[in-house]
Amino acid sequence: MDIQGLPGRLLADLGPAIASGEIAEGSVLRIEELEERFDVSRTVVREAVRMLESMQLVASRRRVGITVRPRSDWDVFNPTLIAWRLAGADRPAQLRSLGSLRVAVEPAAAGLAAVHADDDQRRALGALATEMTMTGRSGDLAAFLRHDADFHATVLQASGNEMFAHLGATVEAVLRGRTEHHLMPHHPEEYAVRLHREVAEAIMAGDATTAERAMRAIVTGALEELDAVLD
Amino acid sequence: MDIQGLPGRLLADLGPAIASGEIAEGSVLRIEELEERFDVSRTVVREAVRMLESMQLVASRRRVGITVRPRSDWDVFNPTLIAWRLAGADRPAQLRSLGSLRVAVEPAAAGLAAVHADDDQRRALGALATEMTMTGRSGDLAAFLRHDADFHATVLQASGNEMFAHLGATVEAVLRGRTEHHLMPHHPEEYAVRLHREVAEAIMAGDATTAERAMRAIVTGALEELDAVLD
DNA sequence: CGCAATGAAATGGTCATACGTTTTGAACCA
DNA sequence: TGGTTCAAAACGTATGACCATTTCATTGCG
Repeated sequence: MDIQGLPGRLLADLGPAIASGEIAEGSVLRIEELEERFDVSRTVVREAVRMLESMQLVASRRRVGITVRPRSDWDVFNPTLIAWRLAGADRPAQLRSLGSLRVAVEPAAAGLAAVHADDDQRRALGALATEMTMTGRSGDLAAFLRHDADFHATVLQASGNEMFAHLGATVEAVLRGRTEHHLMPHHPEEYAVRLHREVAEAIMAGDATTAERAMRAIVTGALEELDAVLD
Repeated sequence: MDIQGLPGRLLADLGPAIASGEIAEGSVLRIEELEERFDVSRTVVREAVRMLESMQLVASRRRVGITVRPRSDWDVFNPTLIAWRLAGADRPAQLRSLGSLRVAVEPAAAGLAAVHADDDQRRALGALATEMTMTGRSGDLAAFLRHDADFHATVLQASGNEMFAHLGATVEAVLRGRTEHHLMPHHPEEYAVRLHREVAEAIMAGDATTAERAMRAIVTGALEELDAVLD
């Protein structure tokens, strides 16, 4: 996922620093300064800056330098930026934002999936729900996470909407973060697992309303747990 | 919004060509070829390619060249890419995707706005609803569009979720496209205007449920109209 | 004293060229 | 036949020069 080469190194250093606020809005960087600081050529610095620019993190102006743009300008849907924020000081805020987004999108996606999913996808969802039941009971969090992420990604994919589908990776990042930071009960809630099963069965049956409602219960539940933990 | 300078020119040429499929998935470009074709230096080509790369439109590999990635890899939330697709052959598909996204997001945003909007925002929504009523009756489509876009942007902003807020610009692009391409009745539906008023009043009153329901009616209605027109 | 015109300095933008590095594939040899 | 070596192709990086724009200080005039 990460960009290769020297510009990638710059990016991996500057991006998180900006995303976390360590380099504040309005700060000014100069190409020459970055050349020296990272001991790379102008070419490399410029390419890295271009990438930051295309995420709307910075703007480059002659005779001024490279200025960090206000957060409100940032391209908050950029997956790379989301990853940086999830890894840094902004993690709580980012998780909340994504939580709300999930509440909005995933129920709709589940409803659409009930209509548009193909046979493979319906089968996969059924199988994943079963796996989740088993790994949930056994307490194998790593495996549970894998199946959970796959489940949601499959639903989003099956919605037939490319934009929803693309949120699969992001949702996975959220779920992984939740597990890695021990924000989950040690044994996933029986209740949540049952809801996943319900979503799967509704989608398999082509029942959009039920799929949507069950999925809404899942994601609102997740958001509530998140809010509870973040205090 | 557009990137400045020569790399911007390349981008404005290559990006839409890729987005429209004119340059197909799997196509291979070479830096040298682009240098000659656009009569610019390697530096410029590389910076433009970096930007395309950060949208996941292309991948650069040694000894191979710059290959156009499959559409499923594209960063479909990137505002620049969305603009390109709206302007090109992909317009119908992009409008449908965005329509579904609106159906998912805007009702949720309206519900949140009823809780989180500040006084200025509530006032602004009331005023905008009034404006829409008037310009809707008078048939001044340009003014109506402006107020409509502002209305939705304000709701998204007032939701307090930065990710929702960022969809304001995208929604505006959708609405503008709808007007410019004459996909709208000459006099905006009395019904739709009344729903906007209802959203505004619910948000002003702090009634999340009603705000959400009315907004859902607006966006599902818009999606149905869109589907009807796109056939 | 105030303000406009001017000019110089700072900084990003672009170019041309050279060379390093990785990857691919073909030639070659055991 | 199969593995190894080698060379060509393309991107990756570095350098140094110069251009273009913007800002700010200075100057000069009213």
